[in-house]
Amino acid sequence: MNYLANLNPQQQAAVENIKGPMMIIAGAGSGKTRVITMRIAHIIKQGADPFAILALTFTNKAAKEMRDRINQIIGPEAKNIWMGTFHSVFAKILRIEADKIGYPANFTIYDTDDSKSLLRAIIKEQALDEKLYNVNHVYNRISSAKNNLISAQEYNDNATIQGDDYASGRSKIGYIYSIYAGRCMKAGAMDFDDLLYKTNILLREHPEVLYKYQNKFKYIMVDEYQDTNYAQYLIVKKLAAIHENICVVGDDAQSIYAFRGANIQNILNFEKDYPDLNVYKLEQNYRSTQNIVNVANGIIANNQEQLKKNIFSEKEKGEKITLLRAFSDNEEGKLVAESIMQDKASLNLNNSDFAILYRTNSQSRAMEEGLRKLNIPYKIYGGLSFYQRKEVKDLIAYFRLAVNHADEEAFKRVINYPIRGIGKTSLDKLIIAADEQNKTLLSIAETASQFIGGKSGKLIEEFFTMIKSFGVMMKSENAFEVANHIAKQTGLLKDLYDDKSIEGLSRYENIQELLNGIKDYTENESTEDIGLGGFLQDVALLTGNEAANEQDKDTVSLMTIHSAKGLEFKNVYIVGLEENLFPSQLSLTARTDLEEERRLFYVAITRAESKLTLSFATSRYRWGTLISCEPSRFIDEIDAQYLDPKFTAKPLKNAGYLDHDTNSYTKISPTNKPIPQKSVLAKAFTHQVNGDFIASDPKEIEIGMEVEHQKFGFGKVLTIDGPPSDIKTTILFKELGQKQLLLKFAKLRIVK
DNA sequence: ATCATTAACCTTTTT
DNA sequence: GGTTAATGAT
Repeated sequence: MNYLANLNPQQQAAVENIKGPMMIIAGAGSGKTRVITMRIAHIIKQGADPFAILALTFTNKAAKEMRDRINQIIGPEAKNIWMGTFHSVFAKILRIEADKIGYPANFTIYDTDDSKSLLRAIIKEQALDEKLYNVNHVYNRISSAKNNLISAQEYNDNATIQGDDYASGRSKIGYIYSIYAGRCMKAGAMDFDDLLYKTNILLREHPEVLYKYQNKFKYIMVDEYQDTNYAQYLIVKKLAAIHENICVVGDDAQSIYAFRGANIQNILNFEKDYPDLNVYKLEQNYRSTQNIVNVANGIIANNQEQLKKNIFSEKEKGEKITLLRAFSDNEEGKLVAESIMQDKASLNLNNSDFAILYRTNSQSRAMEEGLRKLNIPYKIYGGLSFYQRKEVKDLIAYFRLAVNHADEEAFKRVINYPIRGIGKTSLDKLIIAADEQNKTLLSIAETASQFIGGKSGKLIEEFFTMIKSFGVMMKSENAFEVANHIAKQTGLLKDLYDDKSIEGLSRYENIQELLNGIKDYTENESTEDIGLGGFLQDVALLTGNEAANEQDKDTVSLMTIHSAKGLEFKNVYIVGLEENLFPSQLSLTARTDLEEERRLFYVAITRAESKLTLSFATSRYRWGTLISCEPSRFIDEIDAQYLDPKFTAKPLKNAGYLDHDTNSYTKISPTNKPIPQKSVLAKAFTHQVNGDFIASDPKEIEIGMEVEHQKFGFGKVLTIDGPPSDIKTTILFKELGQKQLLLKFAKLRIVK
């Protein structure tokens, strides 16, 4: 097949130039993946060894898709390309070179939950204020330090960092960082950031290792380069230093991971590192209609920092953008579902042609309800993935402990699950003893009877023996045999089997699914290491989002905008376009953050092929309470000529409010004083009763109860007093504050 | 030690 | 609103 035939001149030039540093600025929908895959195929056809090609992506999904496509062009040799996410490729290299940085080759990878749990334990052990030393805050500080290659030592020695922590009253973060790093080391564990950080250390401290990989990787490609952080940038730069056959692909307009340390300057400044750089711009959008592309261009023009480019579409003008207005989050779900129903019928589309995109995962609920009521099948992507489910993590923790006896977080997770009578007190004793003797938790458990009397001590020793036996079994049996044995022997399988609730059943099924997955793993001929250790290495960096084995089902897709990056759909709904939600409240204080939100909106818009619908609600439940919302500033940034006028006749921002009783829109004349925020809130607040409202017996109502009132919503009973015939109650309503009511007329429903 | 009830936090986004 | 950690009862 002539793989160069269907490329436009810019694409073809980018594919055929395989030498020297180059950058491809690939606008949304410009055929980026095609160019990358063709280019790799081309490099191989020109005689390069697949083992000498390093291709880095951001998601497992992108890596898999690329490998499949290359496979179609050049055949099975494709599997020899070093291709994967930054994290998975460098985890692989770190395992090979582990001894050089003092780690075992079978090191554990701590996920975010493990890291935070360890931090929480350290903060507690150090008797620090858990509110002040908020785990998320501490985690983020350490994470960004690692992303910028700052060790614990350097963190503590750095005056600026110390000044910042001191100013925020958290001067001990550096100390926590040191302990955390030490504990990870002792547990033979690396967190996500370590995979990049330690790779840098490895390449810095061991020139011979650097040299080896510099020579090995004759061609390097990096996808989504705009999302790389400093640690990633430096790895790539070092590895490319000899051959300088480096090709980075990205789109500054789609940089949406700065919150994770991504540095957009990496792409904006790439030219400075490689003065003889060749730049290719892919500016033709093959995905979307002109209207959609024009709207996207208009939006992104509001950002200050960007590389110049002119994205255009030669497809038809297409439909204008529809704007839906709802008075609540639930109505928004309903409107979106109805709209999908209509378009499906009138445009003869499948469910899978539709996607609903939102800013935060919590918005999916209202959408789900709307779809369910109309019997539209849907699938949620992201959120809790398979590997994040409790039961799956529990079993995997046993695997981890069997493979790496030092793994502290895995030990804590399973020492008393299923319940075997080893409680908090015993665990605390173990932790103290392990710390004093500088041993791992499991090795302390071997002789637990020495300092824990009675039954507990014995039980802990039994636990040790069991884990040890798993370790022995692993040496001779394959992953499935061991995993199956562990699931049974630990009692985990039985514990779930005995739970006959619906959730219990699904948990049991999930474990079966995990075991089946391991069976597949051992039977797959391309698997190099069919032991449990090998399986764990593969599974540690899977997020589950790429487990799209149900692709054949015809469902509407629901996901966050972040996880929609790289995907495309015929009809796209972007919901929740409200101030403080999208753009997020947290982005409103800094220009750079707001610009990132705008790029996120840009990404969302450019997912659509033929029809784009935006929606917002004027009130929505957030943290369980109703708040009133203002339409997003991003809506104002859309040129009116691209909006469907029949949906936009009503005035938007600051121009009035929706009356919930009549569902009519009230305009505030300029001469009127603007309604203060509070009264808008009060006006906007009408309580929506869920289902039939049946008031509880007044006699059952007691102080402290949470009750629901048909109009005033939810509240807490503060007082009940007065003569028996005329009992009065004071209730603190969440929205409306304190109100006094006559108990016998109040019609209150007990919530709990 | 374990279960049940209560308080607190939460909401960005992911490898 | 929902989950998860801390308290209290058995």
